[in-house]
Amino acid sequence: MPNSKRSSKDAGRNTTMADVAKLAGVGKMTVSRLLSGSAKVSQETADRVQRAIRMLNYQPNELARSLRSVHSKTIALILPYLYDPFFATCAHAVSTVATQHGYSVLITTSDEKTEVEQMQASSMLRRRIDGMIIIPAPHGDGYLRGSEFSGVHVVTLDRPAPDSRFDSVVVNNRGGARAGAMHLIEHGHERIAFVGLNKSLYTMQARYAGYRDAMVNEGRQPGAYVQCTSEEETVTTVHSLLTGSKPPTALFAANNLTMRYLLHAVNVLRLDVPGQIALAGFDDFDIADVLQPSLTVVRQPVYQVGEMAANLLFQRIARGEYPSKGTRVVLPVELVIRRSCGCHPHGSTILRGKTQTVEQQVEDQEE
Amino acid sequence: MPNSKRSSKDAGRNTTMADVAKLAGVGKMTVSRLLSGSAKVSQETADRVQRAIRMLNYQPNELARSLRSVHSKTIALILPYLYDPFFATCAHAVSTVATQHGYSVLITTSDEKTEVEQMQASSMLRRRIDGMIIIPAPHGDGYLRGSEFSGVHVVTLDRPAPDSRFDSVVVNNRGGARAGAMHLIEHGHERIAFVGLNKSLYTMQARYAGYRDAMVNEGRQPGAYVQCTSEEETVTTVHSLLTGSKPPTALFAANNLTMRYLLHAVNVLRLDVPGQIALAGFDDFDIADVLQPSLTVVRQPVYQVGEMAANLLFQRIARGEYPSKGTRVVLPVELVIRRSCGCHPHGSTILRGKTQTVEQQVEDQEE
DNA sequence: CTGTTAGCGCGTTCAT
DNA sequence: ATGAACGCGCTAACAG
Repeated sequence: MPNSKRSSKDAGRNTTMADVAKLAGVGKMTVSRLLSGSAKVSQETADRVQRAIRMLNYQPNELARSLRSVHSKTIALILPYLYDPFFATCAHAVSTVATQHGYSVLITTSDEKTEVEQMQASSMLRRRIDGMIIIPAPHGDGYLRGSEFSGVHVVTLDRPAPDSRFDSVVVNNRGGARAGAMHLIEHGHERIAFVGLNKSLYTMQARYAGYRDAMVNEGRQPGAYVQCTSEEETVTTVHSLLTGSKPPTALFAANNLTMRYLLHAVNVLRLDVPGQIALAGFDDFDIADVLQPSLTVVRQPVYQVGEMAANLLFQRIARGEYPSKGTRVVLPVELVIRRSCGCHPHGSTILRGKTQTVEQQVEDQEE
Repeated sequence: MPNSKRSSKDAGRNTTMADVAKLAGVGKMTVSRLLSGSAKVSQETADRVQRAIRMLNYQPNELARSLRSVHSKTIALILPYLYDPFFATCAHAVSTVATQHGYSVLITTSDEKTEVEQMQASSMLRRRIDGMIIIPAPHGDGYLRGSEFSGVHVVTLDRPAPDSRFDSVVVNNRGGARAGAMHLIEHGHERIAFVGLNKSLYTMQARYAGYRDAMVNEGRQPGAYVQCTSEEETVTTVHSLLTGSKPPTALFAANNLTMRYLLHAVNVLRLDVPGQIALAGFDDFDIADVLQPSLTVVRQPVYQVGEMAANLLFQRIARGEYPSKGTRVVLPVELVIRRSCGCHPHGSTILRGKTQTVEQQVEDQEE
């Protein structure tokens, strides 16, 4: 009983290059050459082959092609979450650039867990991807130093590469946070609290460092790192902060999630912004400008981060070399001044930074 | 000059199953069987093979595996944008379920363009994916009826399948919009405007239909479909709406993007919500509850939509059948009552619907 | 329990 | 300009 599972009149088996060749009365190689354009084919036979291809609705099998050739025309993308708008936008950029290069993207999420990330990376390797873009989970990304990864191109995103031979694209976290904190200081605030997520994240550390820079430079006493991991916790934390001995008069949120927690807390505690407490944060988001008051934030070039990472990866793939020193690109951020800091702009004022490209150092962590 | 491009001491060539077999002194099949567990291998030889695998750091080539076997263990996911939080969350769900099933996900974006979607789908087919999940762009998804797609499992998401043989997962758009509009009517509003994006989107049409249901049922005159495609345009549109002859006293936003446009307009025009104008919309989002006033919305089970679609796909793949009638799952939505409609709840009140599973009809568009 | 043979669909190599 | 053989790495089918 042949083809018992196939309901239609479909051949049951996919049509192959041999089928096309037979119908056109030529050898497989003529078909192959015509498709890849690797050699000349006479006009006449070309036409015959083209007709055969259309008649049989032939589709080349990319799997077989990949197995035979060196490139699989596929890259991997591993990121913590897809529902985070920052990561999702990076993913969109990567996907777009990949399509432009004729590449497919295998995507997967790590949930910020190193073990998951490592397993996913290995899985991708077994699929013979030509390169991978990773937003590495904190700690233990040392697995990338393993010899399995010596034959694959790797670019990291948002966070630096664990091995100096890889490229990475980050934003100027420290400078941006410094500028944000500076702006609050210029409004006359003496005590500013820095509120962040999980301290082990690279971006949190870098931004806290920038905040400290500003405070120290201006002769203020930097506050401790205030960690908030949920809406409820943040309400309590902010409350005790404000009823403590030296209450802050301004808060700096390390990213958009903490900003949301702060907004919730500020609502629950019925605090006037910026009257009772001023607000600024890192990472712009869609409705930051329609909130009352509109939010002053440090804006990252989100799409460009993903785009740049993808471009770096395809450059490497094209060159086919595995240099021992990678490139670290630091993208500039903008301070978008709106009203939550105490300013009264009509729209918003934007202050820009500039791009820096530095050769990857063994360890140039901003700590 | 061998391996001129490889800088390290890496073998240059990937180690293959034959290498392992040779080192362990067995045939390739023994290695294959051990890895797939398809047949018993004696403890002794198993150990020898395991050691050889570790020594050589052998990684099976999934590409070759896919070429030989029927399944590629890969599915495709095609969606309009990745930076839309709704789509991104669906993608996250799909990716998660796929991982649970040992599958990889090839992802790509269509930019809501049929031609792009079609090209991407064909590209995926050439990569011999086992199934695909699509959020189809409006119009012309008829290409899925082509015979190339008769040998692949397809599930659509957020929008119904163009061919009744495919499965699809949508939410109760019409019922949700009806409930949202009804709630505004219960607040005593006589004239309510419906504001949406591109009218050709399935969800926009279904939600507009629900809005009409409510208006007609309650003896109100339904307004025309108000289309808004940018912040600026929305300001103008809302302004002329409110200065017209019969100005609405409430607005219903068809999705989170239009809601953002409306919020912007309401800010620019300095309108009090819900005093001068009441607001409600379709699709909940992260900070809808920390806005002032908090937003009354119809909430979709976003993650579940993606999860359900992926589960349907894997069910199909597991059964290996191509039934002529697909299943349409309609997921329930919730009305989340907050303050922008005129209510004064302390937190928020939630009204739930229930899931419906119906056999796919040839045409049961909700129009 | 284990090995051998024969492809999966394609492209490289060498021949014509 | 075109074709025949071989092999990429793996597994299904059949031995033993």
